[in-house]
Amino acid sequence: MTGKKVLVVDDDAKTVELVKLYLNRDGYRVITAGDGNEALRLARENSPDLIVLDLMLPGISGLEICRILRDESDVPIIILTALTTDDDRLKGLDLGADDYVTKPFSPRELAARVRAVLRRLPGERGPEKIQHGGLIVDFLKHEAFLEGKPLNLTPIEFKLLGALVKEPGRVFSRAQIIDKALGHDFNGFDRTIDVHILKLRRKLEPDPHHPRYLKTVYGAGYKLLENTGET
Amino acid sequence: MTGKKVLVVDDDAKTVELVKLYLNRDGYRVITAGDGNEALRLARENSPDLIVLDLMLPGISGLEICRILRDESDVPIIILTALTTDDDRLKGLDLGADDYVTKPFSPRELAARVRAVLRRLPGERGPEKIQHGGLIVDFLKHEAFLEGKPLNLTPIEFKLLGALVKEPGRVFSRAQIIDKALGHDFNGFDRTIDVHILKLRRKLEPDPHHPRYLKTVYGAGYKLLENTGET
DNA sequence: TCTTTGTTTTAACAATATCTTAACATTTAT
DNA sequence: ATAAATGTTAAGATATTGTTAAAACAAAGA
Repeated sequence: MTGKKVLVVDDDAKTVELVKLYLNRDGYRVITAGDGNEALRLARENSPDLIVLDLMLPGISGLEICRILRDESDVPIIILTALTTDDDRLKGLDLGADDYVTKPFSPRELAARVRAVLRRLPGERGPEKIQHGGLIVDFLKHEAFLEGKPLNLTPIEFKLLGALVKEPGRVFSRAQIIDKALGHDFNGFDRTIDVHILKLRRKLEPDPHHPRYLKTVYGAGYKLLENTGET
Repeated sequence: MTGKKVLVVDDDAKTVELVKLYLNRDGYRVITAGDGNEALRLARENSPDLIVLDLMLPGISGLEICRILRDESDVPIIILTALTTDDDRLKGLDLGADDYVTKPFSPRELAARVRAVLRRLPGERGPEKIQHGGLIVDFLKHEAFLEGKPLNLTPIEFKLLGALVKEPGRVFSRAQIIDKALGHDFNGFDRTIDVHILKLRRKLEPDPHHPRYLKTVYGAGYKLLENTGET
């Protein structure tokens, strides 16, 4: 399931269930929290892709949570609030919320906003093309070349090579590779990386058994050689 | 400071401050106006690189200002509006606005749109006609041709092809296609794009099962091939 | 207004492509 | 030599995309 993870925070169980129902229907994975502390804990443990946050919470206030979360990550936040004065709205947006919905709300509308925010945010940054020796990785075109010849990479192979080529010479542990290339929501086995490396080598090494680009560092991980020249 | 100059026009001081805060954070120099006359004056005196313009203004209306500014220069304009009927939105874009954001809005999103508009700035207003290999897309006449033969495209198909042909070779995710071709108020499913792609292929590919123009990039999205040549 | 017509969206299923895992083989360091 | 780490293989599990048809929607004309 490709579904993004959404954390829904509200002290009213009925509201939570309703929202969950609609978001599930849209293919999102939903985790829920009923108070501020739980919300913070779940946010930290699960690194959701988006948070729907009620402002009126027992314990820590929603605004406070919003502020804390904003400090810790860039996760998009949609505020749920019964308060309707401009003041409160702006306070929320000022704290970095991405949208807000006032109670009483239509779950359909909330679902639409969730979709909209998730669609918009994955934004820019990072170079769009890297050349390293005879290797070219073009992120915009989603193509990679070696000595002018196109490499036919699968999504993961592409991401993996992309991560390595951003810091040639640096050794990446399997865990780091998973982090940089596959994202936090990957939950698989370390050694899966080995297989992807193997496949990559087959595609870009002249002699896969004696890698010239993609070196193994025994006990540490893998690296892309910085000096692209000969042995 | 290399920062581009942005003029923000809104009668609500809080909104102005909020926007200013976010734009400053992005390294832009921000000047502000609270009504239409001031906006026109500042625009003429400071020739900003971009204008964020609220439609609801005391004095001259935002639409009127948009029209006047458009007559006087090519400065990009992003419209801020609480109006949500299609009519008003289209009126704005008709007058030459480059993008619009509906209130209530997320300052983060606005900032992102400012970046987006300024990024494609040197590329001005976009050509009114693009030829790419045997493909011609005429935005003025709203017509497209392949090898001289007219393609009978529906509105969405036309927009979709138009978005792709502006950057041949570049891969667009479904979300990006939605943003570029359908507008950010589209509230539909990602996979709707697949169907439009399918229909497009049927109209412009000699053999839709082996696309020569409209390629799928597994796990990433779709692209228009840059080299339009033979097999 | 009510049809009619064409378009867009969605849901379901089929066809592919890719990923993960587990098992076993090989290499490396000590 | 042996234990630990990495290489390799291949099959089952997952994910992604292609395709179809019907429902929802919108535009245009009677």
